[in-house]
Amino acid sequence: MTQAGAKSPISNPTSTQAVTTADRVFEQIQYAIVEGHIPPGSKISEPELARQYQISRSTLREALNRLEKCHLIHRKANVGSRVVECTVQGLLEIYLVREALEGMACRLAAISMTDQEIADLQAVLDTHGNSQSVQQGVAYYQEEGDLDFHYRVIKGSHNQQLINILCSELYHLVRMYRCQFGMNSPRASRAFHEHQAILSAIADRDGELAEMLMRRHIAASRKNIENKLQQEGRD
Amino acid sequence: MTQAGAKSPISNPTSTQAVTTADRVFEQIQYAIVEGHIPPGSKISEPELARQYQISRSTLREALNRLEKCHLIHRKANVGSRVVECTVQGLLEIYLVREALEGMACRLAAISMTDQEIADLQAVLDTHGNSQSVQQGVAYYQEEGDLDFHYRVIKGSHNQQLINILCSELYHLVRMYRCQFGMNSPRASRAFHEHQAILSAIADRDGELAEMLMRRHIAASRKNIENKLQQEGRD
DNA sequence: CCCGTTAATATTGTCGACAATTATTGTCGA
DNA sequence: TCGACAATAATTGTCGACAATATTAACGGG
Repeated sequence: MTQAGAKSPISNPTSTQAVTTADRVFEQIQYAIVEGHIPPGSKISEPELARQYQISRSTLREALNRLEKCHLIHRKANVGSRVVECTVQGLLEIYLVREALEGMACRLAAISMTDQEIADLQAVLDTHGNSQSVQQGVAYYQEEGDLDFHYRVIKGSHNQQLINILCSELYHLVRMYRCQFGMNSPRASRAFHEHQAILSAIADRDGELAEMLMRRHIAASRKNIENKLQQEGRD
Repeated sequence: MTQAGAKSPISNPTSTQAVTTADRVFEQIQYAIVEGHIPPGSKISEPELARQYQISRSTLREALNRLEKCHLIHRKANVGSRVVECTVQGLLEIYLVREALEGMACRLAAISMTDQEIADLQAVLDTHGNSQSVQQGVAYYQEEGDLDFHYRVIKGSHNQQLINILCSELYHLVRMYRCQFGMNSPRASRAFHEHQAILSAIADRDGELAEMLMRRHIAASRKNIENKLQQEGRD
């Protein structure tokens, strides 16, 4: 289930009910950064943002702390906050971290996922496969489907540290890069088949194979991006 | 220079000079949690701690935010903060994360470390080897040496995301577990030889081997702890 | 005697103001 | 004209107080 909710087609996905106003503002700014409305590398003016969101600076700073936990901004003492830059190198660094962590998550998922979880994930994959062959707007759905697949495998590891790092601390940074570099799922169908192979390995309870396949899957994405961006750099 | 200062011989290696008072208090509380002076699972009273450290609640909350970034406390909205629990499962989870991340770091280190960095690390290993054969108090030095070795390899990856996650966000949690479970380097000499083998692979620029050796090295520690703690549980 | 409801208490979230530090601008001299 | 220094302005860090929420205690009914 995507979190976007019914409120607005595009606007911020205030899904996880934000109980406090700092939470709400955090989600709004997070969305603005990910979508690029606050451009990468730009300085964050606390008074200005506080006025913009009609909150106190204390509350804003609480929100900034959470943005920092997501690696979306950097803070320096007595200097201020800046939105992170989106560099090619930074993107590749994240993919390497994902390769390591999601590979491990996949290995653990092969051990820890329940039969029910596996069946549910297979159903999700089937749905994506059908909608992919039917729909034209493959890119968006595939993107969502990709995130959904990875998300479920990570959760399937039942390792709280892994889940926290990947789903809470790195997730939005990955989304930011996807938005900034306009990655519209260049290798949709191949990725789909790779997902299927990974899930099969998990269903076979073959942790080693599952890890290897997930690592190759992510490494392939990385290399694909690497080539694409280097090629663009040559233009 | 550590601000905790002469109080304790082992004092915290948080040498980055804290420029703001929130930083200073953060380091002090962090040290207190790691050493167990604030016991795991205990609730954190903001007014009490603020009075204890003679600072305002706002400043304390800033410090708490950084403690949360280190995964040393958990916060719940409108409820408060608690020091994390130290469970066997939690410890094993961290080791699995380390296995994945430090394995990748090691692979990258084999590519990115400069000859000078490798030579320096070799010198460190030699020092540890000598002091180990000379000294009786092997445990402490080996522990420090272990942390130092891993720290340098991680830095050698030259991957900022990896470095940040391992050296800033997980480092103190690892230290906390070591203190809480009293892990006094049970396999010192074996670990030393494993370190040497890892460094050799790095020096040979063999990333694949280096990753595999590092993963085995950490997995061996994990299994060692696993056995030990299960054995204790049987007493 | 136990349990649900309600009042009292304590804790957390939010606010605006002041202090300390940094960035900017204007001025002077070479 | 350029660079260094000083005064100004702006921004960040810190503080204490108030509002909103959760926890605890008291109370009454069953």
